[in-house]
Amino acid sequence: MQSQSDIRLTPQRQVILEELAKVKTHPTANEVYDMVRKRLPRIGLGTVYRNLELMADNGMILKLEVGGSQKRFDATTDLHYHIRCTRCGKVDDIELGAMPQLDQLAADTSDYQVLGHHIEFSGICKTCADNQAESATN
Amino acid sequence: MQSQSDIRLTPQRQVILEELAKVKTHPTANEVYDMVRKRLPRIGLGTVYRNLELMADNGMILKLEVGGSQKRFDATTDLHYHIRCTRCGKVDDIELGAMPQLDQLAADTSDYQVLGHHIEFSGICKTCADNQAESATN
DNA sequence: ATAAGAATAATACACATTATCATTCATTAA
DNA sequence: TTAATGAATGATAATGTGTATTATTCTTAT
Ligand SMILES: [Mn+2]
Ligand SMILES: [Mn+2]
Ligand SMILES: [Zn+2]
Ligand SMILES: [Zn+2]
Repeated sequence: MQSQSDIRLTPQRQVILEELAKVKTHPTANEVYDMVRKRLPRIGLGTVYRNLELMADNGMILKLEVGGSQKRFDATTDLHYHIRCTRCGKVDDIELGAMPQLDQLAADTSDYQVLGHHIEFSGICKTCADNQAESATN
Repeated sequence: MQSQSDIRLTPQRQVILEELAKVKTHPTANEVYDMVRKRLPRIGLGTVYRNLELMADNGMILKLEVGGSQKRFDATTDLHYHIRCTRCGKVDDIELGAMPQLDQLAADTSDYQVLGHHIEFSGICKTCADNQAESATN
């Protein structure tokens, strides 16, 4: 028996999922495309977009709408938070305990039906900070 | 005496700032353009984009990179949080006390130089919820 | 094997944002 | 006051991310 939201695991979808699960970098759709193309050279970019969107709708992966101009994807679906480097755009996980109770607080103080939340920190990553220090001493 | 980051308050910039301060709706650049055009019909869309970006860089306003395809702007620069309706895209403030101490926690658990954070809740706004209830009873 | 439906790949399209550049405006120094 | 300089603007072109379209290919059920 299959629930209505189960999707067929086509070869394309399988590879997209596997490649996404391999990395911790929160790649963009284009980056996933590049990763997947090494295994499926004939896959279309539209297929990658379409299926990332579909899997996100099904809760199989996370679509991160963080700062910057591109959406990013995450195979880890547990509630967790992110930090984005304002220099290079890199996104990393932040090992902070999740605070699901925030949703209730938000519901209490608004007339929205609250569905969830996300915390995005911003900062300078180690690499960019080091690069800056280096060029300052030149 | 002017600090280096002070910018000249051209008529265009003044009107953009005033119109943005008038609303609580977190308008997109295009929406700001429409508001401003009523007072300055000859202003260019590029000028609006350029100056919203500039003012955000100077800390005079906030650029909200929330979910959805367009960036939004906010004349209120105090640390506060937002909720976005996943149906209609509307963005409202959430009256939750700010938690600046989160930045320190994030700094402790990462090698980033943490600059700040933002919390974005998602949910269904009153209007969209009512519309849904209405069409369900048809 | 055949038919029906789902998914794919190629391509065209939409649209938000940025870049370019000639013109206009503001500021400064003769 | 005027001339020179640099900054800002407005018009327009260009870029890039993401979506829509559609003919073809693949699955599944009969
Ligand atoms: Mn993550
Ligand atoms: Mn706000
Ligand atoms: Zn970085
Ligand atoms: Zn709504």
